[in-house]
Amino acid sequence: MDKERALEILKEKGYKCTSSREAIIDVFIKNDTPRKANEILDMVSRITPGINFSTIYRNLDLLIKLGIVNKLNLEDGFSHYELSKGEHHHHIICKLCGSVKEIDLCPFKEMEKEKLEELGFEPLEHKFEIYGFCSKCKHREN
Amino acid sequence: MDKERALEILKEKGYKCTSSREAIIDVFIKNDTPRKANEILDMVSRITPGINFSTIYRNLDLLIKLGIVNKLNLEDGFSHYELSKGEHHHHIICKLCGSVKEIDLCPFKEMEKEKLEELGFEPLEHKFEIYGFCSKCKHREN
DNA sequence: ATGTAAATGCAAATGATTTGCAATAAGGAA
DNA sequence: TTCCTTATTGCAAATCATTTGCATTTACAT
Repeated sequence: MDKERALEILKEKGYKCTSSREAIIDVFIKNDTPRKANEILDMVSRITPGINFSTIYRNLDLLIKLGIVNKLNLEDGFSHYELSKGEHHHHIICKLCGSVKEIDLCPFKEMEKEKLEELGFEPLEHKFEIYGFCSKCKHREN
Repeated sequence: MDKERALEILKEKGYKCTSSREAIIDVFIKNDTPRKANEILDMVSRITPGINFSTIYRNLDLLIKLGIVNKLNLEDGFSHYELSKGEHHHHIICKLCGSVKEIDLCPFKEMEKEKLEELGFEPLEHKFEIYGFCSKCKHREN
């Protein structure tokens, strides 16, 4: 998802391309890693000073609804937001520094799905999160 | 995890076997599906009337720390708590009724882990959640 | 039975997120 | 460009799950 496409989607659906929205999208473009709402506020504030939390949240909700952004609920209890990628992916999360990285492997396709069928469950989406130590943190023992 | 084992762990680690703790464990034993804190309060209240939310939360945290209970952060934004099972498992979550069921298949062991190695990431735990329609909900279109 | 520390209840604090409402800005029409 | 309409924003207050401080109570070892 690039900026042009994001703005195009907004326009298509009848939403205005406001400076806040553009700033939020810019911040996502510059950040390849999922961010919390307060981090997004901080970064957007540098572009659009005075922007309010309610604007951030309202626009994040909108961008999620439009499929431009998606939201992760990680173990830390916060919502993390990232730009939607074309490619399906999952995440590895460091238990020490909290960093979140994408991995483009997906275990769902390799998985034996008979159990879901037995239960009559119709899968639509799935999340796979791996928690552990990232390369920077795995040698410091604390 | 059965009740005797849970109480044993409490004792071993020097925590008291209070009536609240016993009631919370009882509720978990009777419920094979993950529950939210307010549901746990409701159910425990029937056994121990007057029990307070802070007692629920404090004890859930303790039981988590002792490995008796574990906590899921699902897409609905709430924490869900379940009794720790010996067997490793994951969850299927219905997007309509919100029901959560365990599945005992794990895609991690089948997964090619080279990408994690490339990134120098040391995996410790992982979560796999499948969202979709459960057998009861998949035929009602709303 | 008693003493002591741990556990609980209560009420207030916290912190992320949401909402109502009045002021402002985007973007189409004149 | 200017004007108009409606969506969007800022602000402050409300929500709602969860946490915390403190005085009281309880578990359980002596």
